[in-house]
Amino acid sequence: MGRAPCCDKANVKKGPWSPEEDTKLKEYIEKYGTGGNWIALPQKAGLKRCGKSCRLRWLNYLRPNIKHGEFTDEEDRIICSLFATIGSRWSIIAAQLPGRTDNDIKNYWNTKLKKKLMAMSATPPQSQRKPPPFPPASSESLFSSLYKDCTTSYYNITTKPFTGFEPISSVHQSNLLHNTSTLASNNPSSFLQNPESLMSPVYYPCVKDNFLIFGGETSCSSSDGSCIQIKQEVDHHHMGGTNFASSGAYEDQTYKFMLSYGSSGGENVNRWNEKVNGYCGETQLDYDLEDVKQLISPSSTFNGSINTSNLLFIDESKTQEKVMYYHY
DNA sequence: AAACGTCACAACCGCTCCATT
DNA sequence: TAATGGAGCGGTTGTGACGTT
Repeated sequence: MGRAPCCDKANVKKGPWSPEEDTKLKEYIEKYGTGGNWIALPQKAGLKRCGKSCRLRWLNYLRPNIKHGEFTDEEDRIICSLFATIGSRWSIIAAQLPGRTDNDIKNYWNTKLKKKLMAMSATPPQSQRKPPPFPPASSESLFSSLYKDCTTSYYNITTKPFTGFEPISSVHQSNLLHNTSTLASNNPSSFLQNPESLMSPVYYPCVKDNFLIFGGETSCSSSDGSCIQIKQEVDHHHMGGTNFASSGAYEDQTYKFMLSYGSSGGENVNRWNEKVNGYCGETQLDYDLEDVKQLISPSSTFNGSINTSNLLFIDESKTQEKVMYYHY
């Protein structure tokens, strides 16, 4: 059974808002508030608009303290850092930039910032550019640099409940030297400023049934399906029995990545599967995010050197926001 | 000056999440 | 426990402004 439409599409106005409509909406909300019900609001306010449209108009344009105009360098930096960290979670990124809306940031990223970053560096020679993605940048892209950049022999993985972010400035950097997992979960952007602070306990991925399992079974409650399992199917023909993580030779490896998340009843809610080197080709790879990560990484180069920056991963669950961060 | 292309931004669409019943 | 519906989110599209030929 399909969902009922949120409004009568035939009787709602679409397209740009007129000044009169803006005034009506603004005055109504300032007088009565939204009442927590956007669907009913347009009728009460005398607007022939969909409730969702009203909400968007208010949040992105009419709301007080909305900042329009040029983004500052500092804002650029924050956006880039967070994008490389959490991907296109525009609402979360917007939460770090007072006065900016997610839509604003999204547009700014797509139209300007991405190009600006790309322009900062020439495209490297193909042979040096990047290893096969791990996992595919096109899906849950954050994980990809885990593989790309990982040339040391271990990962550190912890999971913590994700409760939200604090303003960057509110976290004293010295605190990052302690209790890093808590801080990272509260404020992933903060530890970007101090990546060295995350050098602490090491958890080795366990190898089981030809899969590297990050996080391990002990940290993952399979019964509630709330965990992420990142599995690397090890191709022993290509790996030659060497430690996967310690190998810097990507080109000849054949691997398959599987993300299983929220599995319930044998069916994954979210998942990506990837094979490379012509084995599968299910996923069209997109390297844009990888390029961006390279560009904004303070230690990065395009010449194949080891990148020791830290990465933070947030799982796709919004019911149990978790932060998984890896450093190596 | 007109035609065409590109860019930036506002708005829409469709999906997921989650509270309520 | 399942169904329902509103809120919120991210991706995409539409359109006007601007630049180039």
